[in-house]
Amino acid sequence: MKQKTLTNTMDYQELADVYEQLDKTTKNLEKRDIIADFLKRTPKSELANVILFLNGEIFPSVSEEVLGIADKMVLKALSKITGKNENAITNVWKEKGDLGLVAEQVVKKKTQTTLSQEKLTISYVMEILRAIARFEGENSTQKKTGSLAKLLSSAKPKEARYITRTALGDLRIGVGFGIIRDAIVKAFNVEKEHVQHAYDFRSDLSELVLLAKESGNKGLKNVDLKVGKPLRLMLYQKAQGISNGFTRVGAPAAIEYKYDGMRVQCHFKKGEVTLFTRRLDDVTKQFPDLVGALKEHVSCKECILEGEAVAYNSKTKEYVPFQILGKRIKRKHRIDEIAKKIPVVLYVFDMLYLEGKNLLLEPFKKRRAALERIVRKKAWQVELAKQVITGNEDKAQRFYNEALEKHQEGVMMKKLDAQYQPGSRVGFGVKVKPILEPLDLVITGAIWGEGKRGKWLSSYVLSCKKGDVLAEIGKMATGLSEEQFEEVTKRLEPLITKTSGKRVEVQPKLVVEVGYEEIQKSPTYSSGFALRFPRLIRFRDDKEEPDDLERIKRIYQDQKSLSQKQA
DNA sequence: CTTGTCTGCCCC
DNA sequence: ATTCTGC
DNA sequence: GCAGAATGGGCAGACAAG
Repeated sequence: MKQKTLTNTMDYQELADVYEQLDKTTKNLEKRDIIADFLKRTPKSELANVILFLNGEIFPSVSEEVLGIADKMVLKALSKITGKNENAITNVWKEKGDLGLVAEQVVKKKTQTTLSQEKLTISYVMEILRAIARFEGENSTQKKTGSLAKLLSSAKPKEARYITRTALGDLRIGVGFGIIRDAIVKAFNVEKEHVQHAYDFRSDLSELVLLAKESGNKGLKNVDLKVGKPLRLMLYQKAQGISNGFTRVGAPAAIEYKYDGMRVQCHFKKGEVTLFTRRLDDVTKQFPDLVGALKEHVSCKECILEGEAVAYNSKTKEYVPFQILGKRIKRKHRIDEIAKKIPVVLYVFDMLYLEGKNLLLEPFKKRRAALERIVRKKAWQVELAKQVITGNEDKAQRFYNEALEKHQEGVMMKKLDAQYQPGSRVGFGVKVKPILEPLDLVITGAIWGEGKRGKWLSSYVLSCKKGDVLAEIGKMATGLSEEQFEEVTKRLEPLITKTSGKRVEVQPKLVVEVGYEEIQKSPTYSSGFALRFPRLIRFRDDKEEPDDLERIKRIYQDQKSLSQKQA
């Protein structure tokens, strides 16, 4: 008689079996039941590890630690196990479309020759992966790949599949927070809204699951918004034009500029300011100028507000492209220097908490009013997002055009009486952006896909004409249906002229119409330009030649001076 | 020392 | 970020 | 309508390679 629930350890094999069951079904309710069942029989001591693993994590997302392993390091590790070079492994990868499956095969072949197998426990696998994350300095790559190789060698084939996918941060089992939440609800007999509520304010699954098990609804309800701890951001959907926007959020609505910068959640407490990104990373150190400006121009003891940080040129007082702001986001050295060189202005647009009062359930217009009360506007430092309130389509359209003329991305349209809904894309607000004139480009290369696109060439290298030759301008991998991926793969395969790893070069025959948000200067592509957010609009089988670089240069210049738009 | 490669629940 | 897909 | 998967450009940092 086994006493699994009485022991404090659990075999990784059990988790691997669960992963496989989840992999096999596409039905969300079945996935929920599989996970709920597993959580119920997981001992308390393993629960935190199990819930992280189910979410494909090694560390809670609130942690600053990262694993530091991706496909190239996994290739190195698999190369160590097999003694084959990385090119040979890459060829298998290309066929299978999943490094987890490659690892599984590698281990399967190996176990035929080695007999003794010690069982891996969940906590042991977690311990090793975390140790791998902590290697640093000289030879750390060797140490990381060595440890990973050793771990995979001691795993069974199926375990190797999922350890590898976990290391790559891509479980591909169709499980995200939504299903895990519903499984917690079922396993520990708690209310869905309470689990969601606790997650919105902490985003730490391992803390959450223990709370659900130990303290139930009461414990979950007690988790509250706390200044200094980031909460999940409200997300916005896309609308197709102003008129569609009104039907989605109602009229009248608040309409605001959509600035091209970085979203920032700002916490004030006892004179201290903390800044968080959209993914809830702490970027306070990176923006000392913003911290200073906020301390000076926001008058409150405690509050949480939200805004968009936009970079500008201090001499010309013109906004600069997002790329330039990007230089500041991950900066760790010489921060003051870059802060002077690339100043930012914060356009604040929401207030979530003020002087002990949670404002999330207040209607948006009241939150905006609170913001207007406590933020003292200071030009080019802290300003309120430009806003009009109207139900008039012409007026809204004029405001939208004005935003575009000032080189912003478009507008946000917000429901006046909507609450702040953390973490979900409910339709309380929508974004409206213009459709730019598309480009006709020719496919000159492609890359074999991963996962559900494993059988197809699923990313396409695009080129334009540059005089008599072709010049690359980027890649495109979205906008196609599965049927279209199949078709393009069939059409490109006979055109392949060269293969290297997962990449192929093809004769330039297939012309496609490509949509995008912006043309950027590129340090990567031979044309000197790249597209921001490229996607397929349609095939241009009527055309044999792509657009010329001159046209792209012209659009780039137009973008800088007058923003071109089509309704 | 310089240059190239890889990584990131990165930012968009 | 965008887009497609299954529920 | 939602959640999940698969993919885009480009940035700094960390380390490897030369």
